[in-house]
Amino acid sequence: MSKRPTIADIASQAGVSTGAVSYALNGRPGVSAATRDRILAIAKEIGWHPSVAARSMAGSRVNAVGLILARPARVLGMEPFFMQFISGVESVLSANRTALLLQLVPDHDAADEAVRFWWAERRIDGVLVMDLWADDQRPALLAELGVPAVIVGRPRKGLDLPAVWSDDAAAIDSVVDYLVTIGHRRIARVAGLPSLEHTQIRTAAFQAAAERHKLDSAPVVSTDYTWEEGAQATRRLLTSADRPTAITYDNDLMAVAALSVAHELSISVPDQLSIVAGDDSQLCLVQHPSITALARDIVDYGARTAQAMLDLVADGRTGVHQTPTATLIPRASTAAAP
Amino acid sequence: MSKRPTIADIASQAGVSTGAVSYALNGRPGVSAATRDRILAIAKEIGWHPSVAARSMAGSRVNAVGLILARPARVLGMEPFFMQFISGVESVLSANRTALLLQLVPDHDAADEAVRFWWAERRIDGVLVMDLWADDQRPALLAELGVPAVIVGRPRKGLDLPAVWSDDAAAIDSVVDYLVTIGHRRIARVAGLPSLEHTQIRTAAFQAAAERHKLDSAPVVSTDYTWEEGAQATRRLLTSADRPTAITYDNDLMAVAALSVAHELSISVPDQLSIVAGDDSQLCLVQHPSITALARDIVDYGARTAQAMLDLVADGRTGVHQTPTATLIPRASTAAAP
DNA sequence: CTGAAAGCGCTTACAG
DNA sequence: CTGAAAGCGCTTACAG
Repeated sequence: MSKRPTIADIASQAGVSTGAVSYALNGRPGVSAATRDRILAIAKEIGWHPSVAARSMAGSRVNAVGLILARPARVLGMEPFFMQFISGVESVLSANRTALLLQLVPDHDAADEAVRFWWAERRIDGVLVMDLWADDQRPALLAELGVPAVIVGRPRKGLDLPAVWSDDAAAIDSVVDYLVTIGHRRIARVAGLPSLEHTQIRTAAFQAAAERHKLDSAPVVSTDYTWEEGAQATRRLLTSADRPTAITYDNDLMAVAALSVAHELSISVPDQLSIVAGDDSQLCLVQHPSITALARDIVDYGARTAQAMLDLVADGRTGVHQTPTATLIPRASTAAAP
Repeated sequence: MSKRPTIADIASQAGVSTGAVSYALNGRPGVSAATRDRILAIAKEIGWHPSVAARSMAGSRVNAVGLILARPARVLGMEPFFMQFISGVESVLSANRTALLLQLVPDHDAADEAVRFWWAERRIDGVLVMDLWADDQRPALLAELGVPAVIVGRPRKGLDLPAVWSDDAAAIDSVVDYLVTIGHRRIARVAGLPSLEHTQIRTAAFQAAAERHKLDSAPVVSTDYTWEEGAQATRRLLTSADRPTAITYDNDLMAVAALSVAHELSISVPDQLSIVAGDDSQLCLVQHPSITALARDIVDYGARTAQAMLDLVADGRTGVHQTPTATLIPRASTAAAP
């Protein structure tokens, strides 16, 4: 509870003005090298840390970045993606002494309101925007408010926001190509939330690939990512007239649920049905059969996103960063078509 | 990008001093009801939001709470617990216009350093401390620094920190009682990280229950919560001379891995082996057989923790809050002993 | 290269 | 019940 050291303390010890201390501490011109070294030594010795509040008030950055997630808790909890992504974000932010403000909100309106508040209260230097949906208002809102933002997803036309993305369409192509190569002609897709932009990108890619390969059937069913809807979609597909011989899923929990449904219907995996998960996690490995999945380095994805954010707020650098495309890891849940 | 309104703007519009505005806005005595209403109306009309930085500098709270998680990303990602807990925390914090700072760190030293920085920079009003380990230095460090903190776990002796906890020992008792009731005499426990306090509490409870029921065997194996170690522990137990007829796990991922191992060893679940998961999530439902698990309302647990934090920083209220004990949900993975 | 001073937007004793 | 003023800890033109 002892009083925190301030630049005034450093200034008096060093026998200079607080202005000089500020220049020295921030590595700006205006002090001699000798003075700078002396100031830095004193700052370190007395354990000085900048007050974010004071810096913020003086108009400088607050060294904090916001991340708002608009998904229900039970879905977030079951998607290892988010924690891994956050972990990657954190690794870069904390190395740069920048805090992460996290907010989980129930819907889009709450997400917008959260950004407005954070910005109005000057809590953040910028926000990371993920899970974009079609006609998402957020990029426009952020531009209007003047909030620096990094888009996690496909770059927006007309807005000069930096974006970090991964080629989902190419990943989907690789899955369809693989299944076709081992003889499948009836392939289904169990998609995530249809309102999300990346769901739409994947569905479009899936349909284009089906067209290209002239598949016999290529139905798409939408879900909310929960195992219930994944299981229900699978049940519907497997009891339909034109039963698919392979199904791809937009996450791994639904692929696991599919294993259960196949078991329940006495359909053998992979002999009679091949299953592919759209995300890879330990879950896919623990099943029997283990599940073929699209894998990518999500921690790295988060780290790149955080770096793009820092580049943006530190020196206004924008740009589009493409991260490696997910690669297919074949496991025991896929085999030649029956 | 237009200039944000300040209390000076409100003051000039209302024809009063900024001091009066401050009193009115904070609901403190010093202004007449009429003036207060006028001020509040103007504030609302011009879209005023307090500057957290200014409030912080003036010595008031910053309306932010920190949460530091010291587990590897791949473990965090596979534990639905954390996101659900965070979601509960968030629901209470955001209703009180309080931000959550989240930091994921690799180890205990990094966790300590993170608290020091946050506090030194005046970024937070307090921290939530979870995953306490035996001889955890954090409560002492926090007391020394004077950081308000809420312990998620067993209350600490000698330190007057509020704690929110759940009776893990009673939950373990209920599991052992249940298994004994259906005839099991050789019950094993696959525990999480042995350094964590709640692991130790559970192990002690397990051993006491084994003693009480005079079990034939009650081995305990420690793991790091990953499916690899869970599978390895299971393999070791199932190939030992005194093979258990029931195994309880400290999370659900390991219980799922156990299903795989049993399958690999041609041991039928639940006929020859009963399996109980220490956490409940959708994962337990999606398996076949579905997994018997200890369930509790984790979102509520997070919410209560956040409330305890607000009570502490708002009016210094401390105290111990016990949350409901986890209850056993019997499913298809447990049956009478062979 | 350095010093003195204003200003960021609040809160809070202290007078009136 | 209200006003005037100091202070929180920085940054940044502006003089010297």
